[in-house]
Formats: sequence, C-alpha cells, structure tokens
Amino acid sequence: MQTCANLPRLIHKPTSIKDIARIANVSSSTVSRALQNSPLISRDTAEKIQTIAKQSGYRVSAIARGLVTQRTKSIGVVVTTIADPFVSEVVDGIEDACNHHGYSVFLANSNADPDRETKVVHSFSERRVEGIVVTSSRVGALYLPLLSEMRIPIVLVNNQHPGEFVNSVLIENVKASADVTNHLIQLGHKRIAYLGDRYGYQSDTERFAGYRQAMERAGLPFVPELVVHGDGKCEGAGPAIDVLLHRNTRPSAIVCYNDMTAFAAIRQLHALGLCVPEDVSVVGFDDLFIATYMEPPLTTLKQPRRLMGKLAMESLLRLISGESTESPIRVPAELIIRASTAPPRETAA
Amino acid sequence: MQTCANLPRLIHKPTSIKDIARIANVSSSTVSRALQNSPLISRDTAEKIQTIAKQSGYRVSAIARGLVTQRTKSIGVVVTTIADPFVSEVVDGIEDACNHHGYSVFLANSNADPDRETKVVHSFSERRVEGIVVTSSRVGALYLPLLSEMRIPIVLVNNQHPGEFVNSVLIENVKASADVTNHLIQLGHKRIAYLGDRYGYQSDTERFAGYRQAMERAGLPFVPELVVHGDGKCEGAGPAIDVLLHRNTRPSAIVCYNDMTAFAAIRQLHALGLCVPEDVSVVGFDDLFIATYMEPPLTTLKQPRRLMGKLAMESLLRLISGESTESPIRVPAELIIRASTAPPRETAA
DNA sequence: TTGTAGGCGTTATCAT
DNA sequence: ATGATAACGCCTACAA
Repeated sequence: MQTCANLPRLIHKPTSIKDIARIANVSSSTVSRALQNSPLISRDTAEKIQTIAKQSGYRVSAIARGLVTQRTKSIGVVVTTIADPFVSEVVDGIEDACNHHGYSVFLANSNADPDRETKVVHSFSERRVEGIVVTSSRVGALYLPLLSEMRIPIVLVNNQHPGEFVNSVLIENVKASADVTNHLIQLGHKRIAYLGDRYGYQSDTERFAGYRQAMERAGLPFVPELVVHGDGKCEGAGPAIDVLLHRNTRPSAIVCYNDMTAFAAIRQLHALGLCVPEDVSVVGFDDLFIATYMEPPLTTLKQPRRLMGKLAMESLLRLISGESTESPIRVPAELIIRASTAPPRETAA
Repeated sequence: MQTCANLPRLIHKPTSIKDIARIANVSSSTVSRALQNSPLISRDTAEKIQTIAKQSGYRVSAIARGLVTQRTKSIGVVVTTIADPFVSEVVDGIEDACNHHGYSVFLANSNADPDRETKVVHSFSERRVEGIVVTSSRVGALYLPLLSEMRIPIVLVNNQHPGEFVNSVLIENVKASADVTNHLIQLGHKRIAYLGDRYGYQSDTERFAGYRQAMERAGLPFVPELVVHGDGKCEGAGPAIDVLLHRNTRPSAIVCYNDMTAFAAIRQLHALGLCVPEDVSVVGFDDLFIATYMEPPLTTLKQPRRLMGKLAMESLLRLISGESTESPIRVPAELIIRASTAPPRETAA
C-alpha cells in the first residue's frame, strides 16, 4: 500500500522541436526536417539532431502535427459493446490493420443506444478521425445524415447502407444460412425451426432468407410456427425455445441466429429434458472459440472475424484516400460440422 | 455492388470558429466563449452564435483545443489482445468510465510482444494521452523506464509494479485461490493439482500461493508432482493434462489458472475417458460467461471485470489530476459453485 | 543545405 | 460584453 502525491508532474512539459533547435544551434525547421529524414538535410546535422532528440526523449506531438497537416492518422471504431466476443475479434483485425498503416484507433461502445451512438460519432468527428468503422449496429440509418454533414468515410461491418462515403463488409449470410440448413436437410430433417434475432438486423434478415431458400429448394413447406425470435443474446433464447416447443409443430432441428443463441437454446433444451442432437439438432452461426468446448460441440458457421476487420479497415483506407471502392465486400462463412447435429430420431437407423 | 470515386471530399474543410465569426459578425473569441457558454456573453449573441454553429454543423477541433489547453482528454489502453474475453470486459468498464468523464480511449494490442508494446506506448505518448492503462501484461517492467521518461500516469490491471506514476488494480488472487482450493478440500479432496500458466504472470504466482496456503492450512502435503503448467490459453492445457495424468500421483481435483485452461482441461479429460466431476473435479478462475454453458457448468471464481476497468480508470483520473492515490487496489473474487466439482469417488457416498 | 515567416483552429490574456 | 493578439507545436512554402 503506497501513497503518492505527484503534483509536480503537472508542470512538466514535453520537449519540443524548439528545445532541440536551441540545443543543436539550428532553426526549428531544420529539426523538423531532420526528424523526418528529409533529403534536404546534411548527414551530419541530421545525425546530430536525431541524437539530441533521442537523448532528450523527444516525441513529436501528433496533435500539433495533425493540426497543420490536417491528417490525424486516426480512425474511430464504434461497437455495441467490446465485450461481445464477435465484436472484439473484428476489432482485433481492425487494430492490426491500423498498425500496419500507422493509424491509431479510438474505441467507443454505443451499448446499442442510438443517443449514445450519435454522441460517439460526434466525439469522433471532433477528434478529426479520418474515418469510422461501425460493427454490428442496427442503427446504421443514423449515420447517413450524420456523415453527409461530416463527410467522414464510414465502413459498416455486418450492416449495410447506401451512400457515397459508406462501404460495408458483410458475411455471405444467405448462402451460409442456406448451407447449414441444407446440412440439416441432408441429415433427413424436415421440421426445421429458425430461431432469430429480435432487432431488425440485416444479418438476421439475410440468414432467415437463406433458411427459407434452402427449405423451398428442398421442397419443404415453410411453417411460420417454426419461426421464433430471441434477442440475439443468451437471455432471449431460453424463452423463445419455450415458446417454440409449446406450439403444435415440434421441430427436429433448430437453426439459430448465432452461437450465443444456440448455447442458450441447447441449455434450455437440456433443462426441458431433451437431448442434443438425439432429440433436436442445433446449429449456430459464428464459431466462437467456445463452440468447440460445448457439450456437444456445436455445428456452426465460421466467420472470418479478424479478416472482416482487416478488410473493413482496408476498405476505409481506400475511402480515405479517395480511391474508388467496391461495396459491399462479401466474405464467405465456412460450415463447421460438429456434434450438435445428427439425423432425426424417426429417420435414424 | 456500387462504385464511388470521391476525391472531392479531400478538399472539404470543416467549418471553423472563424467561419462562424464571419457569419455572426463577431470576433472569433466571442464565438469561442459563446460555444463554451461563458457567462461573459450576452444571451442574444450566445444564442445567435449557437444557432449558426448548429446550422453549419460546426464541431470543435479537439485537436486544436488540445494544442492550446495542453489537455487531450484522451487515454490509451494497451492490451495483449482485445479478442481475449477477460480483457474485453475490462476495457468495456474502462470505456464506460471514460465516457462519464469526457475522455476518449485509444486502444492498442500488444500481442504480448515487448517491441510492439514499446511502440504502442510511444505512439500513445505522441498522441499526448493523459494516461495509460495496461491490462494483463507480463512486461510491466518495461514501463518503468518508459514512463519516467514520459511522465505519463499508468495504471496496471492484473499486474503490479512499483513507481511514482504507477498504480495497480488487482484481484485478491491469493484469497480467491485459497477459497476455491478450500472448497475442494471441504468436498473431501486430498490430491489436488494446480494447473498454472507458463509465463511469469503475477496473477499466476499469487494463485499458486493461495493454493499452497490452503493446502498447508488443511494439513495436506504439497506434492510437486501435482503442479503443472500450461500457457494460460486453451492450447497449452491439453498437453499439460496429459503430463499430469501420466505421473504417479493422480489428482482427484484440479485447480486451473483460469477458465480457458479449465475448459481445455475438461475437454482433455473427456478425451481420456474421464468424467467431470465424477472422476476429477475441475475449477476455473474468471467466470467467463460461457462457464455457465459448459457441460458441466464450471465452478469458478467470478472476477468483477467491468468494475476492475472502472476502478482502473478512476484511479488513473486521480493520478492525472495529481491527487494522491492508494495502490494497489485489490478487488475480491467471488466463488461460484457449479457442477464441475463434487466429492471424490472414494469419499462419495 | 539552412533559415524565416506564416498558419493550422483553438483558448487565454490583455485591453476596450 | 466584446475584440485584438499571442500563444500551443509543428510543417511548409519561400528566401537565402
């Protein structure tokens, strides 16, 4: 338990280009140039200056530089919550790409609150970020007015919106969802339920479309009773499962909007005395790392999350540099078959 | 698939205080004051100016302001990887606290690479962040020289280091680990193993100490054979379990360094045909949200991660404002008993 | 190769 | 209550 009062620090001021200039007996422009390895500087002075800079622990003020260059080399990332495992991996990819390009990232949670989200974007705007990437927001519509006003390029991950400075990176949801539904169909399932998300997320809509497409192509009837909605998180799935199982048509398999939903669904099924996959097959979407560790290990769709972050950032950089870009960028999801799916009871052996 | 070439944006410049001044026919200082609701301004002009500001979509340049005020209202957060569920929740707490205080957060991954970590801190320094929080780094020692040079307050989460501008927020690891070990002892276990982390993390050391303390106080012998090390992640635990089970003394319970390790351990035990908790009890540390969803649900220690982030940020703010502070801050972990622990076979019934 | 001067968008310190 | 002016730390013509 140590205590420290450290007011003196507040007086401290970092060494500036001028300080170095004084020591080196040159003008501050010379220092500036030397520090940027400008070819207009003699070897000698350049070295001398760099030595002094190092010794004095000099660090350019990115903020002073930003003021004059009008480029902050920073971007903003707004997420619903960074605590979401899907989101955090995407951000990991974004951050990595940022490094490679000398950018820094501002991070902000919106907590899915439109007000908060607006404030965040404003704050980013004040900080003069060169671009913004938004992951998994359902309020993409908010950005259109905001950005036309701010003229900052934006990239949406798992959400889409038309617009001049707006790009998107999306999973091939329809195909992926159809893939996993087909997997169930091939196992012999006929009464396949869809457990979706409550909010009007684009990804939910698309996954639902893929589900319907696969059912239709297989000549299986679409039964509205087999469609139910959670809230995209664990909490909502339990009740949704209850509802589903108390309807007339009982499913032999459930396509879940995402892994979290699937976890909760499986748990609820267990609570109701049902076995997975013996009584009901369950599939997720995401391939969170714990999907492997579940009992049973979850059949799901693997999204290249880090890659999505990387692509989003690269797309943003293109937007920033004024290059023409292609949008949306669609990335494929890979079907990972594990043990939560099996042929239905009546068909199996 | 839409294409857009948007070079014009690059020419665009945000409206400044001067623009507003011109429109309102006042000096820029008046505008500055009006925008800050200075009492030195007449109601009328203030309103007029604010209206114009709103209409023209004016946003203060935080960077210009920062240059003159010498306060950026920003902090840096360095993490090994934001994709780690423990880390991301801590960051969630930090971010939240930042909001409440008008701060923005720069996020950077170090990937546990000292070089990278140094670069990150330098980058933060250039951006003139007012403080830095570092989570779960094992290279805390790096910071001492760096920061004495930069004089930026730092708060370490789950790591500790003495120093003038350094504070720490830590879990009461020793007690928590002793608690969970005691839980096993009370169930009747005697051959309790410890599955630790490979790196020299402080938290690992402390948890190991708690384990030993509990064993000793219960009069149980310390068996070095029962101690094995993974790598703090899933990958390392499997092999470690193999090693452990091929030694002479077979444990009836395993205290794992964290939940991830525990998941992997359970999985490996299953692979070896052993049942949890019938054959071997397993406990984790963290209470990741999926701990509930595991089969069996994991007995573990719940760390108040969000709170830790919040406390870290508040501690940092105090450091920033030069207040004297108390360090380290220790937060308790709560024992959550679930189904992965049971009396050992020979004792049961 | 180096120096001078001006400005980036604010705030702060004087005056008025 | 408002305006003029000078910073803040850096970059970049333009001059020398």
